[in-house]
Amino acid sequence: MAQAIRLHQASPLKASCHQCSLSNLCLPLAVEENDLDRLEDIVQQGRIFNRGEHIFDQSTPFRSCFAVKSGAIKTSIISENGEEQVTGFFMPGELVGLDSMGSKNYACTARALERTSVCEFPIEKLEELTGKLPDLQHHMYHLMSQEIQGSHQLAMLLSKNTAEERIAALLLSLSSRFQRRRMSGTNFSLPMARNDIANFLGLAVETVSRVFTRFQNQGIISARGRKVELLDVEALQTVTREFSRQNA
Amino acid sequence: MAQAIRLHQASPLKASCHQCSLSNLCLPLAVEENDLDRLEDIVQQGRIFNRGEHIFDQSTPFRSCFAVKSGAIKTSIISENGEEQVTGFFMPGELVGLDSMGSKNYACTARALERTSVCEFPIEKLEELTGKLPDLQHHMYHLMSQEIQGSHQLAMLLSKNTAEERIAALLLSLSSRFQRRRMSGTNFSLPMARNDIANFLGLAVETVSRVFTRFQNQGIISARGRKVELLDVEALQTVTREFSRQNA
DNA sequence: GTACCGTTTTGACATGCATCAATAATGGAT
DNA sequence: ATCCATTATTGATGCATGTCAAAACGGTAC
Repeated sequence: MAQAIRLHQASPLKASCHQCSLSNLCLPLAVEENDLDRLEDIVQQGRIFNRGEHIFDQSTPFRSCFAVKSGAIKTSIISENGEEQVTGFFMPGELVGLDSMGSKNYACTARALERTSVCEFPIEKLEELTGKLPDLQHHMYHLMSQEIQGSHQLAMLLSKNTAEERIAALLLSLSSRFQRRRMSGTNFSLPMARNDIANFLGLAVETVSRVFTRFQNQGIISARGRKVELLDVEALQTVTREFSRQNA
Repeated sequence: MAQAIRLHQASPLKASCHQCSLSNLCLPLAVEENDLDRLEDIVQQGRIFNRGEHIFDQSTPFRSCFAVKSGAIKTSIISENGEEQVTGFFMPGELVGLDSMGSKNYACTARALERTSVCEFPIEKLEELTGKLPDLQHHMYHLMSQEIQGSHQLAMLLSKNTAEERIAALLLSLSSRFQRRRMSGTNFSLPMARNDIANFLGLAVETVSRVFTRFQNQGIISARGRKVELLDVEALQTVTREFSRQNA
């Protein structure tokens, strides 16, 4: 289906990295204009997933990294005893699958939180290309180290911060990631359920809910379901004592 | 000083990756026997740090990754408000600094927990070499993704597990890492203070201490200061519901 | 050997958050 | 528009762990 489309419009899709509005967030950021064709040669465009569909599954053979074009993805790991841990939310321009690089199988499961389109980077081709383009390799290292850092920030958040601080941090993180895409940083709709937020932040759903209403009563935010408006960003930043950086 | 020694014994040190007992844990693992010389060309041997000395500091220019030869290193990040978060413990054969790859500055601070010797990999040379040796590049990706995974496991541990489970997990992790080096996995001495354990696991020092004595009363371990003996590994594994993998 | 300082242990108490339970709202399907 | 299932909210209660305080221990310098 998506395949058929791809064959159809071979030419316009071929040029897509050049004209993609997200290229300044994604892999193309790394390469020279004239190397961009090499990257486009290996990228598979236009795969679309509906809400809840798996992009890939933990412990299946690792084939590709995926860049989010639109929509949102959550990744999670399942432990032996079946407990799920949400490890990250990925917004447009962000790369999913870095935690599986160099491994035989995917280290986590990725599913679409809403209707989501992605670009696919087959891993053998990507590794081959990064061997040829030092800038691209450097950028891969950068993205991966960013993910390590984000993960450490998350660990810090989990071990040292209160429920309010954690949620404020997440809201601010999402805000800045929306802003990067030239979207409103104060008025957006959460791609994930309360449940996912709770799991990601190491809280109970009830606590997340309570903090949302508390923030609302304080006039810091206005929330109705997944629609959120940040009314007092200053106050949120005050609540969050750290965790200023983007997180994975 | 170390420099002087290096000049002195140029020849034996040059061959060190070949004969290093840790090579099966470290970077040399990735490369063919005949490529090993290339790696040895860039590695600087024999730097030694005393307990408490900084190997590198957060926010200073990122120059090198370091492999632990002997001793132990802890890494930590300092947040804006001055709080410290221990992000990892590194034992012989493990690579420190991956969270700074592709960045201008070090993302964390690394200090020696005891007298520690390291090999240094200057980053420009390392990146250059990984561009030439696909196996080495692949191994770098693997190590970095392992660190992401370890960090996610830690996040899971912090958000879903009790104090007892966290400490059991850490003890088992250390145990298996000692065993890899052909040392006793049941009788070892902790390289880090209770304080570092507490910080790493997101607990108060007092809680760590209490759990240690509780484990002791149950006959699971025997601890005296930093000397630990695991008396009942089975029991520890039962306590730990997950977190089986090595962690960073 | 002794004195000192940092580390570890132990105890008493307070609290933030999980848990259990029930109601309310939301949204997709018919 | 109505219904059902999922998701979100709100309330009451208990517990694990943090915090404060003080004592015991261990290593190091003199």
